[in-house]
Amino acid sequence: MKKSSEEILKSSALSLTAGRKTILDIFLSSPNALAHQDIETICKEKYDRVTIYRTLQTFLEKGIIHTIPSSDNITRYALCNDDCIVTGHHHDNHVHFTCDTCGKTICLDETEVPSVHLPKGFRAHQINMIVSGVCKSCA
Amino acid sequence: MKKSSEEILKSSALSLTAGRKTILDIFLSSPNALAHQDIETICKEKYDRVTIYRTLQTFLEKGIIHTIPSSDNITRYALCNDDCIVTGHHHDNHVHFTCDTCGKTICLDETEVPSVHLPKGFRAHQINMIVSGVCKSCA
DNA sequence: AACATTTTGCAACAAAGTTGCATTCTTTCT
DNA sequence: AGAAAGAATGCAACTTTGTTGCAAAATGTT
Ligand SMILES: [Mn+2]
Ligand SMILES: [Mn+2]
Ligand SMILES: [Zn+2]
Ligand SMILES: [Zn+2]
Repeated sequence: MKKSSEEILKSSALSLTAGRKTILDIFLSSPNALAHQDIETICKEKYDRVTIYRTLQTFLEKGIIHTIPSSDNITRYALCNDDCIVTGHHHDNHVHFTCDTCGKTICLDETEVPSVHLPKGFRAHQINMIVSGVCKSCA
Repeated sequence: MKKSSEEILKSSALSLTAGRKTILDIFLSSPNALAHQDIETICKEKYDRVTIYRTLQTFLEKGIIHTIPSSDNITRYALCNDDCIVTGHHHDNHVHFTCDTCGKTICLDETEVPSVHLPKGFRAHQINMIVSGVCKSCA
């Protein structure tokens, strides 16, 4: 069963404010990752740009959302799984997909990042894999 | 044998200007990937910010450099291999590494990106893998 | 309800990136 | 070598993105 925004905020020890709830609900109902700009477009009438920046930052720190690396200089965010930050740092271990056709970026929650053998001397701490191509909807 | 900046510019059908040569030489002599800001710091006295932006854009289009995805909103660039753009689009198929200690990002040219099995309906066109951890020099 | 603590909005600012245009530099052609 | 055409550069102005300080408002706790 999916947690509600109130439940998530409460379990992260965050005070329940209208802005946080709104932004979190946007994530909960979005099938794809969102950039700051996307959120601003949806609720710039109701909340200040600065509040959105700060809310995203807070969610990141609490392990509610994670960032997705990209080549285009746009940070995109998506919800973490429940147990994401239990150990103190993020461990979203799934592949991300960016569709060249519709432009959307999504978490492939079921697709684990494959391991890789690094040259001698390198120690991996986190591995990100971003696949681009054509998504299911655009196929 | 490594190509000189003049040779690279010539084989990309770009006119040989002092700015392009300087910036390309910076890449040729750098062991790690460079952000716009890094280049600006090195040669802001000699070349305008705008020129640096345009030069990087040109190099990208010609397949001389490629971008490296990141989570921090900073586009980093590194030299492509010789045969990178022969087919019309980039195919840098190597892993990238970002060191949490020294902050440098490098191409692991010898380390191929492992393949991954995507959910039904998704078609991969390009795969990026970015590993973070501790690099050889910082181990 | 009153208090202490957080969060928010606003304003001002800083940094990053883009665009148009006049000038300068490259390359080509004679 | 010199002229002409085309391309690259610098500058100014602007837009977009992100940050900071502070006063006002909202929240949670007693
Ligand atoms: Mn994800
Ligand atoms: Mn590379
Ligand atoms: Zn798509
Ligand atoms: Zn290092």
